[in-house]
Amino acid sequence: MRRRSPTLTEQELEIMKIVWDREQATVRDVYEALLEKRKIAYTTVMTMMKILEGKGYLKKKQADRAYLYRPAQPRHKVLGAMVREFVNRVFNGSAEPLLVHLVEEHNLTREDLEEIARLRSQTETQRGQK
Amino acid sequence: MRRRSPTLTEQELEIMKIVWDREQATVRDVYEALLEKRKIAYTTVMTMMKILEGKGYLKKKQADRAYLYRPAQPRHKVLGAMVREFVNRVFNGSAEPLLVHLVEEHNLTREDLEEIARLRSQTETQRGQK
DNA sequence: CCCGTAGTACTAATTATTTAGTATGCGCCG
DNA sequence: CGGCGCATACTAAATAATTAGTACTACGGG
Repeated sequence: MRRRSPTLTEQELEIMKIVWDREQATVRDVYEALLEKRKIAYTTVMTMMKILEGKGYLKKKQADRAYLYRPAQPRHKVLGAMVREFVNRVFNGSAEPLLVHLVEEHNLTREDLEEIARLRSQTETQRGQK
Repeated sequence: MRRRSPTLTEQELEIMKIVWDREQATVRDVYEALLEKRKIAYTTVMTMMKILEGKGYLKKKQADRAYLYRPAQPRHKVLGAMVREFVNRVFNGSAEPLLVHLVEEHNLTREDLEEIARLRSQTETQRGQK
């Protein structure tokens, strides 16, 4: 038996990105945004958004004629969970190897890293180590 | 139509990890390694390894009775591709947000970052910027 | 020499994911 | 006030991913 994805699947994520960007959206809003990238049916978007509601990623309320959907969870939290799942699945839970890949293959400069290191220091100072 | 995964799927990756670790492995080797984690049939492993061969991740040669499989691509290269695909899919191609998540949610210390920054500096010096 | 064991090839079934069609209802415009 | 446009609910089909069964072959031991 195949396991259900513990995080957002590819198409689910595409839709969530749109809703997060707009704070709220109808099926039609999302449908039109997706149409700019590729061919898709209105009812397909509806089905996916209903699934996302069922999974607890979206919540809806009746507004005027159509449902108005909003994120049920903040982007940062959800993407954080996706990062964690990825680190677990691909790197057996350790973040350092991923970091090395990022440095080597993506255009991360030494300045980027120092910037992040500074941010990290501040956080530690504010909250007292971790 | 659903797109075929451009990288390794979850179970494919599990098998590749085992083969990478051992440099080479028979179906039985992988089967027994997987058995320690979960119930799985021998033929399931065989099917998956044949798929991996078809996708160009494994190559086999006849050895004694059974095929001996070896990685056709180095671990580092394949995981790098997975990181890239993840960054594209989840963070629209920019690595910095992922880095921020790593710092915030995983136990990366300022020292880890400085270490990586040093490594990066050396690479730049050796190869002359990128 | 026959059998059991181990291996492979071939086939197939299950589940998740993704996509979309059909039926149905409601409000509004002409 | 009747049809049209837009929305939803329900249904279903296609593809990918995962799992495993069955048939067949070769080899080595008794």
